[in-house]
Amino acid sequence: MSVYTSNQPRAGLDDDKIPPNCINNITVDNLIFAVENGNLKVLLVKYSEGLAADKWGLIGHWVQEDENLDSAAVRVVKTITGVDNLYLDQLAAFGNVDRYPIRRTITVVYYSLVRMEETCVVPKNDRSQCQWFDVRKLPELMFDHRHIMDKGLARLQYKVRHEPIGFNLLPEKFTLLQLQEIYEAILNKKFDKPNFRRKILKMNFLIDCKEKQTNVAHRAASLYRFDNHVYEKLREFGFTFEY
Amino acid sequence: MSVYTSNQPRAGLDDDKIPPNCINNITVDNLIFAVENGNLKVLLVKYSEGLAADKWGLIGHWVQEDENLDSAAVRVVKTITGVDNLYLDQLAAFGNVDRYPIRRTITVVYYSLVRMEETCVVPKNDRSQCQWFDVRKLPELMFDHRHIMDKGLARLQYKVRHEPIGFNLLPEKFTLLQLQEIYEAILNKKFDKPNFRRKILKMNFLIDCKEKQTNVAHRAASLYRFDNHVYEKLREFGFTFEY
DNA sequence: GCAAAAGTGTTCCGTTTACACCCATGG
DNA sequence: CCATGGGTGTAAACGGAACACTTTTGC
Repeated sequence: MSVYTSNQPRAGLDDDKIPPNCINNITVDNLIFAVENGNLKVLLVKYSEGLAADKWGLIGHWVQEDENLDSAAVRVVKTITGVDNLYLDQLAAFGNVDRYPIRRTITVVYYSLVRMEETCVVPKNDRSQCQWFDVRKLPELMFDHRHIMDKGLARLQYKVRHEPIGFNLLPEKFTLLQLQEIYEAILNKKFDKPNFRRKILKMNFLIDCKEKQTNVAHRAASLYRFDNHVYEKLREFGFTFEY
Repeated sequence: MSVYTSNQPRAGLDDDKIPPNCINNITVDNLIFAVENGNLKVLLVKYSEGLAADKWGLIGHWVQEDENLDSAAVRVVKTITGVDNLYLDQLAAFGNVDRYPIRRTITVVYYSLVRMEETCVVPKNDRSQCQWFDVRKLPELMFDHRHIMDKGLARLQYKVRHEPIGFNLLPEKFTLLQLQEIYEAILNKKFDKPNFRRKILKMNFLIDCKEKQTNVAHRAASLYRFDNHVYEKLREFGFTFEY
């Protein structure tokens, strides 16, 4: 009997649970990040049976014979969160001989950024559950997932300082303070508001929507959106973005 | 008949050439960099038979059942160059469905820095040869190796600006101008000598050997060596090195 | 008016850049 | 004495950090 269903990537983690169309020694795992109330969160899964029962871990699955690694990562994230159009980047491959107890398994790890309000995490069932965790208050993780998490956090902190990826965590239109809170959540430090404004605006990645917030108990802030055109232009020629 | 011998990683590239103790769908490939006369070089291999006959490619091999990914990369580099104590870091995994013609193969790519004068590249034989190429004048590469090379160069350029890794390409004792030439070779741009000196020295990664060059037709330069102790200290607490 | 956040202005200070200039050595 | 690279000094420009201050909105 297999506990695998289309809704539960790597549901049981045991050797006989690998779906027949999958490569039996390659998985993808995902660090799925979101920000909620100024805190950086990561989505973890726990299985009630199998190898790592009752430990939390990254959301992953076996790679199918006919899909690219990136596609596998997108598939897994979409299956669990419902999010389709997401920011996704490869972290690294992890493949130490003893990282996975049953058999030699290499995992290619991706990290992705999702807007929490767009996610629709698949509900708990009797075999697995998913839950958002504050990245500074993580439970014990299965296998080498703690090591992977540390590498992933470091990479995310690097990325956000060198490419304008923060907007992937926000609604399409956002205020500068919201963006600042994203940076503060990821980098785990505070910034000076006036200086943050100037620095971000000088980079020219933001377009003023010419709209204001409404129904706020203070002066309404301008709404901005990310200028993908300018970003692609700069990508093409290589650029230096540094927060 | 297999053309594999211990001296020739992935000698033939054909399906029946995979050694029995290796995982048949995972390889490591290596971007082996060195600097010669102020030019950044990369070591490539060409096979006279098999799938990619007469095209140049990265130096790789199948991963053995009983070795970590890192160990496999070290093994391959040592086999080809004789270099043991090298700088080695993972670039990424590449695993598109169609990247390798015969069968689905995922490659985990590493990049390493070697001092060219310490290398002893295995000699040409009738089935393969290795050669150093200037990274700005590369031949056509097999499979997806051009794509991998571009990613690897970008990573190396990032790395050298954020961690003091340049000394891995130099003898133990070196002059500041030699170090500057490493930076110029990797980043493909010129720096102002006085400013480079000050910037590097201020970072405190270098120890003055209190020795001078000899037999040079100009004022003898001071020799420096890399201070691994200071580097590890800073690693521990997280640091910002930026060239 | 008050609280809260938006948004502007300004000062200070360290860093970067550009370049002038002197020093040591071999031929 | 000249060519070559080693090495120091410095002035101007730039950019980040800190913080005072004004503006707008809902209650």
